[in-house]
Amino acid sequence: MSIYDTLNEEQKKGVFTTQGPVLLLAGAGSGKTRVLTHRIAYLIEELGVSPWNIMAITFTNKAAGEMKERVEHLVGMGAESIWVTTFHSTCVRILHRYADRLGYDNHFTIYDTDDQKSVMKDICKRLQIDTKLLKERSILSAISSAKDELISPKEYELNAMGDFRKQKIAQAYNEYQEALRKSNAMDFDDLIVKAVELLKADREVLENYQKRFKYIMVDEYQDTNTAQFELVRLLADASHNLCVVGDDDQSIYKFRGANIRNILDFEKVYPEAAVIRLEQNYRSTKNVLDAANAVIRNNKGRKSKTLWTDKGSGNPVHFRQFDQAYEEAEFIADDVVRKKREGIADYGDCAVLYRTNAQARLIEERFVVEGIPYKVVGGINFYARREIKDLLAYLKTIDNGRDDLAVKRIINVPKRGIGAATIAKVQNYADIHEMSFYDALCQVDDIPGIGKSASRLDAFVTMIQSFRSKVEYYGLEGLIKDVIETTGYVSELEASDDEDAEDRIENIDELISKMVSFETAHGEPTLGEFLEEVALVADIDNVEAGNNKVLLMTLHSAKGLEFPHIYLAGMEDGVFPSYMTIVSDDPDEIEEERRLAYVGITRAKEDLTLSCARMRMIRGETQINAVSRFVGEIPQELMDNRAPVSRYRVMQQNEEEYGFAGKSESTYRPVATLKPRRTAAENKPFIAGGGLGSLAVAGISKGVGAVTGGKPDYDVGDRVKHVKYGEGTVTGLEPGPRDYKVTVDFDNAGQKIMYAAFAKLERI
DNA sequence: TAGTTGGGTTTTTTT
DNA sequence: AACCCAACTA
Repeated sequence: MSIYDTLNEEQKKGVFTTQGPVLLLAGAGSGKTRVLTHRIAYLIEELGVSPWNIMAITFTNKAAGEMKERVEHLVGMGAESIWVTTFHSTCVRILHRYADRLGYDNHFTIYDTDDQKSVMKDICKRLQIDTKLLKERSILSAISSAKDELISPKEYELNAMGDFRKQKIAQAYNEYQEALRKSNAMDFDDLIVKAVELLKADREVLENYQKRFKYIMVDEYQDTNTAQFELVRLLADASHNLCVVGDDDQSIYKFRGANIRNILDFEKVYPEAAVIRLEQNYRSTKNVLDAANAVIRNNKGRKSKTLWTDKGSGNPVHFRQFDQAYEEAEFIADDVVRKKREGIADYGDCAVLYRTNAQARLIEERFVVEGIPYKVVGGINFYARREIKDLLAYLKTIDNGRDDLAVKRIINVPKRGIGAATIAKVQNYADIHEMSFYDALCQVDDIPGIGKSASRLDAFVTMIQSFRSKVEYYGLEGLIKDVIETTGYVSELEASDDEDAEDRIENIDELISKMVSFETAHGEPTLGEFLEEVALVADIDNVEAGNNKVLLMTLHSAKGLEFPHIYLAGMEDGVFPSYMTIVSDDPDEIEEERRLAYVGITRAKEDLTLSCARMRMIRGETQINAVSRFVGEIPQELMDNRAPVSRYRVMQQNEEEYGFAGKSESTYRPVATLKPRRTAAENKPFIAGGGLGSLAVAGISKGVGAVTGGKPDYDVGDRVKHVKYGEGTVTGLEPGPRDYKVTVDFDNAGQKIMYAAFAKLERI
């Protein structure tokens, strides 16, 4: 019995078709990772291909790590020399060796979004761009899109003829690249662009890599952009042994430049390509799968396919609508608790998915109250947090002083009395003498007008030099601890009244342990190696399985994962699909949202729960939203709750009247928008013509005023009454970060800790 | 120079 | 609601 016997016919085809281009259209849950890993095993064990000649590219480090692990499991020895990485790390590795051929130092730094913004701000000032009219962010996103399409500043300028806005952007683009080069830095997009540039410009390098990578596999191919495709095409140009795996229905990164044509036109670029379809789903129950199919069927412009399963129907898809978003959160938390209690599911079997990161908060708060172990994935990247970026800036400065941005970030953090005026003088001196900011600092005495600040700058330089002299012998752990100690970073946090101080210190501890484990994993790594690794980690990379927590994350982050129990929260038109895609005149946008819905639904193995709220606070104003159209696209017979769905149907019939959907999408507006803190009476006229009538009004009276946290009118020792838990005695009351945390010993329900605003306790 | 306050802005998703 | 920035004050 061989390891390939367990594969189905189509999967086998995918494994055994090793020569020439292969397009593997793999539906959700169809076992594409199995095919890829077995394919690698087959290449090595049966065809005698050296692991050294195999490359597999994924999108996240997590996916890469898992693939590597599974291959190792299959083939044992030799698997470690397979190049399994992300696009970005691949490029970093290439550029690390050859960036000098493009006029960069091989030890370049990688700029994150924050860094990009600082650079752009500077440029806008210099070019006198009015950032009220043309924001840094939009310039950067235009540049990013250009890079995704491999458009150079020159080409961009040519295309900008006659368009003032574009001309400004072209100017900024040009300056931006110049600034990055001066700082020896690349942004995320540059990593790909520069790698492509290098391979195109340098035959020797290209042939070198073509010789090495004789078999190339690309996972999540539907999310590649033009630049990434070009990279792969170049590498595979000699062997043509390129196997791409993807699912056009799961293409959800158009905003990041993903070019769906890469997958739809693969056969045009490679007419000899073998096309293999994996349509049997091994993940979900029939009900879940049917729901997914029913939703995605509404998209045009897809490679038509229908997933099937031989599993049973399983549970119906659950759907619940609530008045308020916090009630939705309550429901999800209660349902998780119920499943845990009844032995249906453990915490780690559940995941809550939502459209936007901001939605995590309400759910998180509720989970805290109920004591459910959870982990929020995403939001602000760990390495983008202020305290972490500060400390990393120290490390970067110690590693090499060429990163001006890093030096400036920490020169006065913690406060050393070095202000903006002083920094400007140093920068000016650096500009005149064409040296880095740090080098200028080293020559303080020559800088005119620096005055009393000189001694402070001197002290800073001395401190950095002293770190540098010690870095050799005390390693990463010793270094970071010394930095924290010497700068007093943590002690300053401890002393501060910043309410996040505790979190920040926790994050710093986390950073220390990350450095320690990096050190143990890599022998004696250099500081540079650590900083490089850190620049490319995504939040999802740090999610380890097995600690039995409910995961909370965006639908985007959930791609590629699966859970027995999935909650899709915030299923509301205007939230998901998002408001922007509804009002857009580009119909492709709503299709991308639908693909996102498809991704969400297909994450569920056994049980799928959809939920939404009639009212929800978005950016400080309460919005009333209809049930998501995607819910309406799921056939009723697959669901357990028909009432709200019928309301959706009514709305569909009257959609012109309400300004929803259909051709007149650009006239969309939420059913009503409420200013906070109005009374129900005040709101009545506001929504009278809105469409939901009494429903919405009923909700408002319940919602307003409930979420404001002042000191409650009860205290420790008082008897109180809760809507659900009945009567009890208050045993604790303490002010929390946003609201009073109240502990109540209920006569029947036992002890509960809750936020006062949510608990709605009544004194008796 | 540092800390505070008030005003303006916010497209959702991320390597 | 949350964040960022500019202007103002000590």
